[in-house]
Formats: sequence, C-alpha cells, structure tokens
Amino acid sequence: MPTEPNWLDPREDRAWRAFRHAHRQLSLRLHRHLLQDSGLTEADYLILAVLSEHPTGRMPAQELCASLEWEKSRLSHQIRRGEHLGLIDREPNPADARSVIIGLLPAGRRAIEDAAPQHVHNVRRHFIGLFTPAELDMLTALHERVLRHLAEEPFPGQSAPDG
Amino acid sequence: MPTEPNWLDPREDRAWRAFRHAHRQLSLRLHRHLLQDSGLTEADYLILAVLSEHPTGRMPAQELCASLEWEKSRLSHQIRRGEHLGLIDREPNPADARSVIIGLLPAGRRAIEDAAPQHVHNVRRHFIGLFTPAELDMLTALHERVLRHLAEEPFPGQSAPDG
DNA sequence: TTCTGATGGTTGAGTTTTCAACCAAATGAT
DNA sequence: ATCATTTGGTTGAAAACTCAACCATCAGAA
Repeated sequence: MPTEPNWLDPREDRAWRAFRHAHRQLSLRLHRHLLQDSGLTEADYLILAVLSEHPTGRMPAQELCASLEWEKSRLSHQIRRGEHLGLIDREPNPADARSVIIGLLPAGRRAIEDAAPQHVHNVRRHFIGLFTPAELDMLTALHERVLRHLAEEPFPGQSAPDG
Repeated sequence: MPTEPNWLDPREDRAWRAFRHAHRQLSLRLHRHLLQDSGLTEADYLILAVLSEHPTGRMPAQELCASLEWEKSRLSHQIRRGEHLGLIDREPNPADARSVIIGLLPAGRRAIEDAAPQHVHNVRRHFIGLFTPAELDMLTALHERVLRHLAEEPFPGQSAPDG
C-alpha cells in the first residue's frame, strides 16, 4: 500500500514493456504459424506434446494440469475439444474414482508428430536461436526467479480456485 | 522445413518453458490483484495508462493501437466497453475523417489514478524488484532482440490483419 | 462410523480475444 | 477524373479463457 507512488523509471518501464510485448508478439506469431501449417491450436499442441513425451502416452488429468500450469477448468474444456477431434480420450483412473486418465490416440500421435518439427523450428528461429548459450541460461535463471517468487507467495485462493 | 527434427535440448526447453510460464503466472497474478483492488481489467488499465501518460489525454485510435501493440479489432471492442463504463470517449478526428480520437474522461482519470500506485507496486514486487539494474538491462536487451527479430520478418498478413 | 474438509474434475455463464468480412475515406497512379 | 490500393476502423460470429458453483470421492479426526 504505497502512499508514495514510486513509479517505474524509464529503464524499469522499458524492461517491463519489453517482457510483455516480446511474449505477446512471439506467441501470436507462433500460434498463427502453428495453426496455419498444422491446423492445431496452441492449446491442442501443448496437450499433445506433454502426452507424447510421457512414455505411456497417458497420464492423469491432474498431472497434465500441473505440467501445463493450467487451471483445471481450462484443461477440462480443452480435453472435451481434443476428444471431439479424436486426438485424445478419457478413461477412469482405477487408482482413484475421482480421477481421469487422458490418453493419446493414434490420430493425436500422428498430429503431434506432423506438427512438432515445424513448430520447434519456429521456436528456434524466433526465440532460442537468437541467444548464445550463456544468454539462454541467463534468461532461464531470471525467469525462473520470477516463478519461484510467485510460488513462494501464493495468491489468496490460487492455483486450484474452487471456493 | 526441417526434415531432421532438431529438437530442443533440455537447456533450451527449460529456457522456453521458463519464459512462457513466468509470463503466464505473472500476468495471471497481476490481473487478479488489479481486478480485486480496483475493479479494472488489465485491458482497461492499459488503455487508461497510455491515455493518461499522453499530455492531452486524447489520441487517435491508431496511435493507441500501436502503443499497446494490439490488433485494431481488439482495441475497437475494448473501446466500446470503456466507453460504456464512462471511462473514455470517442470523437471524430478533424484531420482524417476515417480516424477516431479516444479521450480520457474524468472518471477514467480518477480510475487510473486510484489503481496505478497499487498496480505499480505489484509490478515492482513481482518483477522489477527481483533484479539488479544490470540484470534488468540484460532482460530488456534480450527481450527487445526478440521483438526486433519478429519485426524484421513480418508474418504474411500481420500486424493489421485485413485481407 | 460419521463428520469435516480437501481433492479431482465438470459444467455453464459471462468475458475477452481472434478471425474474417466489411465499409468509408484517403492516397496514388494513369 | 477515374480506378485500384491502402489505411482506419467497425462488426458479428466463433473460439478460448476465467470464474464460481457444483458433485463425487477420498482422507483424516472425533
């Protein structure tokens, strides 16, 4: 509760803007490329990517949720769409009757394998490839610092918003 | 068009994830804070902020659009909302009959002045304040590199998507 | 056992954002 | 002047996301 505003100085403002704009422009661009040359949504892609990296191609929704850092309702809606497209399916989890296991279907496997090379290529072209290894590590360290800080001080009713 | 996938190695993947997750978690958090203690949306806030920084509090929509790096249709929708809330208004541009000038209304001025200190405080707490000046400059430089790169190689039908 | 609370997930409504199509005014070439 | 193009902006429908409420199940305590 600052009664003395303490505005961002030009350098700080520039850093803040650069961060937001870089992210927005980049994800806009990647999303369009992806959609255009694979027909997959960023969201579709991410789900499929996580599943396909898992050795069995199937994992409980909660785990997917954690890995994507999505809210559960978002995942739920997204699952419905992906299921409707025939890319994934949903089956009960024998270990816990509340839980659901999401599985990669053959069509989903095909879709991600078709889309991934081009997408990774674009990520490299527009992001990774712009930095030296040292710069990349620096970026990682700084961004992870933000994440750690946020995690340490959770929001009232965060992460799994329910009641 | 890589026929040889050339996947991201663990270090690269980590950098890429850290970037996206840091942005997502951070903007989620800031958005909730903002909404909760000012009633303003991130979008509302950004429009008001840009206008209030302008000496006259009024500027052509195109300029707003450029400054926010938004698509024009998004701005248009958002303007309608803000107008409806009595925060801003819209008037013809005498210099160009196609153009529109967006103006900050007294209520809008009040809203941004109420919201800004707390919001800036949060930005500082969760982002700016985590870095030394040198780190901040490093971040700026790297993020701006991404932006410059994207700008140099525009997307087919980018920026002002129309036909 | 029977509460109580936490966890895993779904749903529907409301909001925001995108996409594509469109219109009108301006610009520029012929 | 005329016509084609570009520029500034709006619109409506569709898609994505968030929020809050909800239900069922599980885990722990009394």
